[in-house]
Amino acid sequence: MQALNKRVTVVDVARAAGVSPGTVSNALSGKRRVDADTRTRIEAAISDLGYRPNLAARHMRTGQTNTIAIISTMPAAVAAGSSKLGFMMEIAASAAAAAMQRDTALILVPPIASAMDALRSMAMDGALVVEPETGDPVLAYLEGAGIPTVCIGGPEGTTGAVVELDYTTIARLLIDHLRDAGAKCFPLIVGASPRPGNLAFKTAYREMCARVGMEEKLVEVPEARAESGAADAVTQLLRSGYRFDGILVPTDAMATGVMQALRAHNLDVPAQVKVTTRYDGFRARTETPQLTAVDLKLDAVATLATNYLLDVIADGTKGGRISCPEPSLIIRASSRQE
Amino acid sequence: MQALNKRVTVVDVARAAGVSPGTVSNALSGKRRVDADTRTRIEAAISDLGYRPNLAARHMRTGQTNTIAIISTMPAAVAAGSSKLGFMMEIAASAAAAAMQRDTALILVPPIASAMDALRSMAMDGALVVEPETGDPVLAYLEGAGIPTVCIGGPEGTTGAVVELDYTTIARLLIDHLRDAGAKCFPLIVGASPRPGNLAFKTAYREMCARVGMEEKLVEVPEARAESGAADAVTQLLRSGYRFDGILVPTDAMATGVMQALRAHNLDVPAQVKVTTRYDGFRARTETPQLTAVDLKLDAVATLATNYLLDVIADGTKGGRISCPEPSLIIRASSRQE
DNA sequence: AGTCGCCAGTAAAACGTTTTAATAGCAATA
DNA sequence: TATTGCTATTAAAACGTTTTACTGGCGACT
Repeated sequence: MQALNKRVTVVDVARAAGVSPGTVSNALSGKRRVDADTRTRIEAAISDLGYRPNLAARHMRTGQTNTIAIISTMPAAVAAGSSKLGFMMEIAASAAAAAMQRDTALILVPPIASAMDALRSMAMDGALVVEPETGDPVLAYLEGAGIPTVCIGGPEGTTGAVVELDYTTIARLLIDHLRDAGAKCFPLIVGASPRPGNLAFKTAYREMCARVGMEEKLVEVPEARAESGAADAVTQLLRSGYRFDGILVPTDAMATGVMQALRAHNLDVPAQVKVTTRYDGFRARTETPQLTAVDLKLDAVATLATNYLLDVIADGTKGGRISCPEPSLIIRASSRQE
Repeated sequence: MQALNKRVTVVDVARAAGVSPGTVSNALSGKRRVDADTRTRIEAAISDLGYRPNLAARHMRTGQTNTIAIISTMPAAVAAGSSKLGFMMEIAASAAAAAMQRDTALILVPPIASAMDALRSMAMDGALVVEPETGDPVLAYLEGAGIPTVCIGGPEGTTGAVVELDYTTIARLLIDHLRDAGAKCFPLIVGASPRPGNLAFKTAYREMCARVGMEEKLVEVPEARAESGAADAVTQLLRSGYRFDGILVPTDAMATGVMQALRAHNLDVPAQVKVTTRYDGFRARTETPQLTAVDLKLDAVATLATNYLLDVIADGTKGGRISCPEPSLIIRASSRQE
């Protein structure tokens, strides 16, 4: 053990092992063959002196930081509130594990105002971007900085790498289930922004209405006031004389609002109205009765996306769209048939 | 804009602005005064050339990476399963936001086997460690590497910086509530490991039993099989002839097991048995009926811990223990009085 | 007038690695 | 013997910042 005085560097190790710094580097990285005998001498010196490589120096020399970031974009998050955070964190947990398997650290960039500024001061080899909208400033920055990116559930237009979230299948699952559960007439309450998830729900809903001859009742709610907006929407619908026996409300924050309104009007869920939402987070589980939702297989999605990103970084390839594991329904009390 | 050919460096900027690299550096960092006129010239050159600082080089020179890690230690996590991950992620989300406010990135080190190895290859200025046990190898590594550390809910013995989780108050809250709800006789089902949370519950429970003259029924369950172990424990208790009208089961995975067992024995919650657990995560909310739990104010704890860590890093102080915001009860159906 | 102190700026060193080009040693081939 | 080819190693050149020590220049004070 060396005195705590000064940092032990690769040249100290080299001197102790009677070789040159370059050889120590090669022994460490395995990039070049080094004689077995020399290697043992070097290893001895390393543990002897308690040498720890200076990561910053290595990063600077190689240009690789062994770090990726997961970023949830601002506008969407402000819109969907804390449940968006839950969604991101669920992905982040699996992504961090997957990254670590490949010796890469995952840094967390939560959706707060200072995120854009902070981004500039953190080093990363690549980024996972969670459900960005088209023309997202974060995406623009990453592109400009030449940082490889994989979007999770990205927008249609993107040329870059994307792991799809199968929005259409998700919408169909919930729609078909509502009808299977006996709902004959139900509105779609959906976010007003042109996020891909919203669009897919609208399309699938319209398509179904046309096919089975159901009255089309599509209410758009601005994401900024998801909860109260959705509650108001339900009240409006009732007041207008429209009668329904189900509600399709993908955004979970809006589902909370819907449930509040239904309670206020003494409508029983699921006896009188069946309710389904998309993301199976805190809100869906905490509601009474608990809400039918979709298992998005986020752990698998996250692992897929992470490995994809690391491949893109390693290969320097541009990458295209790859598809996610099949989502599946989680049927809960809110849509159970009597 | 410069050709994509070569990286734009500080010397390019300096040349374009007609100054020396040192001055550019000073203009950027604000560490030294630079003439207003010169500064504007530099800024023009920067945006003109599209200069982006090389963070790795900066890190190497300054020895600061502007990065901290949040680490959930292995053994505890394997023990408590995925709910431990939820606990950590809840903290991580707030910690990331707090760190970002101070221009620091948070990297996520989830509790998987490769974490210890991976740690060595990631650069960080400090670390938050979530509920480590005494003698945790991660703690030892950090200490050895001279990385400043703040433990969240750390073990008793530690000399380092700790943000307390108020285990005793948490235990008392749940115990008092059970009695207030009318429970006259209830066991404590608790993890066998000597984690501080477990110890506090045992002490508080014993103390209460002695004080009010309640029969002491304390069952320890190995964390490795939390769910099934707790279920078995309940069955054992019933078989032994012991009768109870409540169960105190801090670990949420064990609470799940308890609920399964109670259902299997046709015991109604809360009519016949009132149940309370500690962490208000997915499990507590998804259970039917939903479980009374404690609001640990994890967002506040995380923010506190993060700022504390950043202070320790900046000041070079050692730091001591600081206390957390007061936890509060979340009363749910599992312990409601008829 | 001389000295002092401050200001804005500079040149060069330093941070600790990895990588490049060169080299010595040695065996195999011509 | 001379040439070739291969291996393990080395010396030195990067990588792009920040920091240190130094320098002119200028105004203010004695």
